[in-house]
Formats: sequence, C-alpha cells, structure tokens
Amino acid sequence: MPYRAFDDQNCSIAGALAILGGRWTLLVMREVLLGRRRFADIRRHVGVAPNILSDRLQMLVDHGLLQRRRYSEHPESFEYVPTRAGRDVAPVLVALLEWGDAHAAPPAGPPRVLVHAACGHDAHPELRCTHCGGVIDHGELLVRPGPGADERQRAEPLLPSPRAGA
Amino acid sequence: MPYRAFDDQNCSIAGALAILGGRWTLLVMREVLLGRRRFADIRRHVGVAPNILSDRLQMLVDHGLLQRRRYSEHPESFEYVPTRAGRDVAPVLVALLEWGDAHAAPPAGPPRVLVHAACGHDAHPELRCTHCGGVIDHGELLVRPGPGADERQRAEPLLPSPRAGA
DNA sequence: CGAGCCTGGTTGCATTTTGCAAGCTGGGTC
DNA sequence: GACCCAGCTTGCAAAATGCAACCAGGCTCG
Repeated sequence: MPYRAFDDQNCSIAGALAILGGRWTLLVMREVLLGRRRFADIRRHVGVAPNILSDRLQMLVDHGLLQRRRYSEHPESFEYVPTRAGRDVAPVLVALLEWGDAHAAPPAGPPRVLVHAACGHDAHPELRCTHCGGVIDHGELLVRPGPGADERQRAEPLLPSPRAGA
Repeated sequence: MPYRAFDDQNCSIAGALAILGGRWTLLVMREVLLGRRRFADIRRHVGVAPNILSDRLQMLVDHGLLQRRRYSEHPESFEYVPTRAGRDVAPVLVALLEWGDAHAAPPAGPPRVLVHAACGHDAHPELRCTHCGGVIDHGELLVRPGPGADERQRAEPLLPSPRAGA
C-alpha cells in the first residue's frame, strides 16, 4: 500500500502539504532560510540522519524550492539556495513559530524573536486584509469556492474558514 | 529506533511540528476548522483510514487542540470542537493555502478563496509589522535570540529570517 | 608520500508508522 | 427479526524512517 497521496483533494493546503508535509522537510527549510546551506551544516542543526536529509534535499530541488549549486571546486562543495518558491515558505514557518510560541513554548520563553528589518523593532507579524487593511481576527475569515473548485466544493455554502472557531 | 522527537531543539517551529507535523494532522484540523466535526464527516472529506483518524483525533484532544463532546445521546454521537489552541492553527493553514495557490495550484485556479467577513471582500491576508504597521516583504525579517534561547542560539548573530532569501 | 581529516554523501538492515479490509458495539428502523 | 448507521478497534502487509557503517575525492601535515 503506497502512501496515499494528498493531491487528489483539489485543495491548495493538501497540495502544499504533499511537498512540505514530509517529516523533517520544514525543518530543513527553516535552516536553509536561516542561511545554513551546506549539507553538514543543515544536518548538524536539524539533527536528521544523512540519508533522510539527502532524500529531502533532492525532493526539494526536484520541486523547485531549492537549487543545488557548486560554490567551490577543490574541494568540491555544494550549497542549497532557496528559489522564489522556497523563500515563499517563510510565512508558513512564521505561522508555525507563532503557534509554537503561544502553545508549545519552552518554559524560559521564546528561543527566537522576529525583528522587522525595515523599522528595526521586534515584530509579531499579524494577518491583515489586503482590501480594507483591517486586522483579521478570530472568526473573521470565511471560505468560498474559487475558480478551481470542483463540483462538490461549488456546492459548499460559504463556510467558516480555518480561522473561525466555535 | 524510535522515531526521533523534534522537541529537543529548543525551537518553537520544531515544537509546533512535533504536534502538528504528523501525516494527516493538518488536514484534520482543516476539516474541523471548516466546520466538519463528526468522525465520519472528517473521514470522508480527508480520505484517511479510520484507525489513523482515530489516532490523530485522540492526539489532538490530548494536546488540547480539540475537545471531544457528546452532542447527542440515543444514538450516542460525538463531535470534535476546536479549543483556542486549535483555532490558533488557522494562520498556519492560511499560510499553506497561499503557498499552495502560488506554487502548487490546480490548473483551473484556486479551489478556495478567503473572504474577510468584516469587510465582505476577498482577502489575500498579508503579514504586517505590529510595530510600524508596514507590510513585511521578502528579506525584511530578521531573527534574534529570544529570552528562551540556549547557549548556542545566543551565540548566533542576527540572522536572516525564514523570510530572507538570497 | 602516507596518515588522518573534512565534505558530501550512499548502502544495509532493524524499527516504526501507515494503509486497507474486516469486524464489532450500540443503538435506530422498517 | 433483518438491516442500516455511526464510531470506532483489530490484524496484518507495505512504506518510510533511523542509525551505523562505509566510501570517494580532495586537502594537509609530518
């Protein structure tokens, strides 16, 4: 029984998880986006077995999130640099970091703090609506079928979104 | 060899993934946050085997993301309702949805579109700095050691953040 | 010029997790 | 009484994962 694929769901979340959802994958992206780009470096910081890391890096290259580049001959050394698609993973990591800080925090407090380079201050990024500019609070997001919705999804009414709760 | 735990990394991302990172877990949260809360309902929409779903729901209840509630006797039926911690998972799903729309979109376009309930318009949520209110662009986030940083993390200089790329 | 070290992996095999089918309990219902 | 439904649990077979060991190319030091 091959692992069931996620991507038969016509869902962007499932599509994203099909690539990013594997064990270790997002931690590898964390390291790359923090600037650690060499095999041994990533391996040390993530604590992953070398065969797994090898597999994940190859997969990320295949899917176009990373590019493998020789940055030195004699000795031959490689680095994995993020592409646009790879850099776009950052908001996912930010969201996970914020959830972790809020609900799985180490007793001593957050190990890492985000700084907004443009203004120089600590930044808890927040979601805002591109249309009205307002902060998007709990329960203020709905989901409606988009252009790519299939028949079943089109039949769904306006649903409480991922953010809406009780 | 037991599966290696993530949570020895003193990292909120790893801590979050230790709970949310399992196969199917985030898809289950997607369904619950979309309002589908009965076992069979979730199962049908996610397409997961019942033993796995049972395991994930139990785990999410144990970690305080969901609450199992009897909503009918005769016949006895249960629903899984998200707690505050569960509802806070929504931004992670939003980030994944946006990444999926951008980089793993079905040919016909996004299957689901987010609507900002407060203003009634479609909303591509964006990250903004809580301090200066500015949109946080590529490369505009840095990471610094926080109060809970361990020795190794404290030794790290100001790093390019998850969002910074090349 | 050989020993030892670094980088960047691959290979082999045991363990864990996942997947599907089948069954099971406690009810309702025709 | 026969049959259906919800909400699971149990029993294997197939993947994925984990660790140790190894390997190859190249440098470097004595």
